[in-house]
Amino acid sequence: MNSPTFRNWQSVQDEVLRRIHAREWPPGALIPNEADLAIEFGCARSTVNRALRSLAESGWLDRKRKAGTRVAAQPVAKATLDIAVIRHEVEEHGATYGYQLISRSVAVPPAPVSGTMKTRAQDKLLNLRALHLADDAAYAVEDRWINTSVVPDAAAEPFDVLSANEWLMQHAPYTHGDIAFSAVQADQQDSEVLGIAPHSALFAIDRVTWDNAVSVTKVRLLFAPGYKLRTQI
Amino acid sequence: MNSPTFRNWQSVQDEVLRRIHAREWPPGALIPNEADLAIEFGCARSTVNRALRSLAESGWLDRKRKAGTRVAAQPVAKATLDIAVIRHEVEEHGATYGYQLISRSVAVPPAPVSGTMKTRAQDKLLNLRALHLADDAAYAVEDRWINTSVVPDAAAEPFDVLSANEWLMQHAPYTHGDIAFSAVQADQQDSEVLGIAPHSALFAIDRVTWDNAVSVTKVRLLFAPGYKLRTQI
DNA sequence: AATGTCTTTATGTGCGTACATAATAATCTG
DNA sequence: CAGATTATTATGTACGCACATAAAGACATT
Repeated sequence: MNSPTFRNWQSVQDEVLRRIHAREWPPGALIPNEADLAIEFGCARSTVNRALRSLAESGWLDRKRKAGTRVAAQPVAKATLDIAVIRHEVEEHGATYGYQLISRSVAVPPAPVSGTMKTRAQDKLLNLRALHLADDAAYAVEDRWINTSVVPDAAAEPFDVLSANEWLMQHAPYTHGDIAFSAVQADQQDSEVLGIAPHSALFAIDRVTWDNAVSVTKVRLLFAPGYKLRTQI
Repeated sequence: MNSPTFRNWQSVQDEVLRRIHAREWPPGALIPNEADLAIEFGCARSTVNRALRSLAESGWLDRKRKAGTRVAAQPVAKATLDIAVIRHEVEEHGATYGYQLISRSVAVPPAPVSGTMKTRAQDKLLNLRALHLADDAAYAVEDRWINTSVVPDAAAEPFDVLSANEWLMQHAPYTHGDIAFSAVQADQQDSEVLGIAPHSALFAIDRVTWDNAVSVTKVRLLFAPGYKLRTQI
């Protein structure tokens, strides 16, 4: 019985994963170091490194210099969510996407909004309310605030056919964002817009995007009942 | 003005990100190839490759062989969620974790459960209902089904002090899992257990874990109102 | 014009070496 | 013996080269 050689990092990764799943290397166990594994697998250390680094990124391994590599005891499931443009999400389900602007105004936002966006309390922002449709059925209602001092061009945009979602992607640079998911009860207005029973449970996504230290936009999306956000570990 | 040299992949990554954010390379634009960037940055192509690969993984760039690398037009936000053990989640908020087993039985699961778990309709599974507490307040209610034919040891476990969550981590190998997030209305039983108003909107996490082709466990977690799942882009 | 083949090109990856770095273990020092 | 100092060690990364591979584009063929 001769051990096969593992010529690429993917096969090394597969073999390491197999050993973890088979409990040859149980949770918490220290695994051999890169150099030894390279000899065993018949490949270069850099190839082993690539495989182990990838496994560490997806949460299966914990690595520390000098201390070595061990199998994660509590594999903190790192689920990667793809927060796509809503239109793409709808079209991927094979449905026809529709968009309706409900209201557009320039106003001083409520305190919680200016608070999270870190704008001055008296600053006016552009507020949009819109409805996203899938096959003419309400899919999600959007409530958005745009910081026009950061994105001055937005003030001239009607947003009546192109959703702010997509316009901002193209025109507003951002460096990072915060996302929060929660469940909320539909209020009177939301249930009317979505055409659902009052007090229904709605899935909410709150997102704030930033250009370095200044906020670009804040959006709350409320999805019609039945919506599920899926992912894999 | 001489251009500085970028000696490590992180600084190359930072510089590329800077150009993307500054719109020197606008969304959709084709950026120079690795070899040219390596010359410009004064480093090896492999260093540029490492930086660009990393940016592609986090969604800022789209790469295709021969076609080249371009700035993602719709940066599909890849949010990485850390689905931790609930106890850790609670303790990280500085609260004291508590656990209560509500019920434990062996029963034939309802059809939707055996359906998603791909077990035979007549197969009995181990069912657990439990409550997770933070500082003596209800935090989440758990409804779990365990495939005892895959994890026979579970049949002998009382699960009265140690949550199935943590026991399974240590004893049940798994290869992958599916997760879904949604919003649901609390039913009579849930609202009693959580001590909340009936029909409240609850954040739900449904998770099925698999050992290759067979399901290990399916769990639904309903979180008390106010729960938010946060992440960053 | 439609189809199939070949060339070109940019990314993807492997290898071996070298050195950097963090963290532990061993040692020295007051 | 406590605390500071110095090895040791495993991971982290840079480099330069080589070749693999996917896919666009050019070209030839029908």
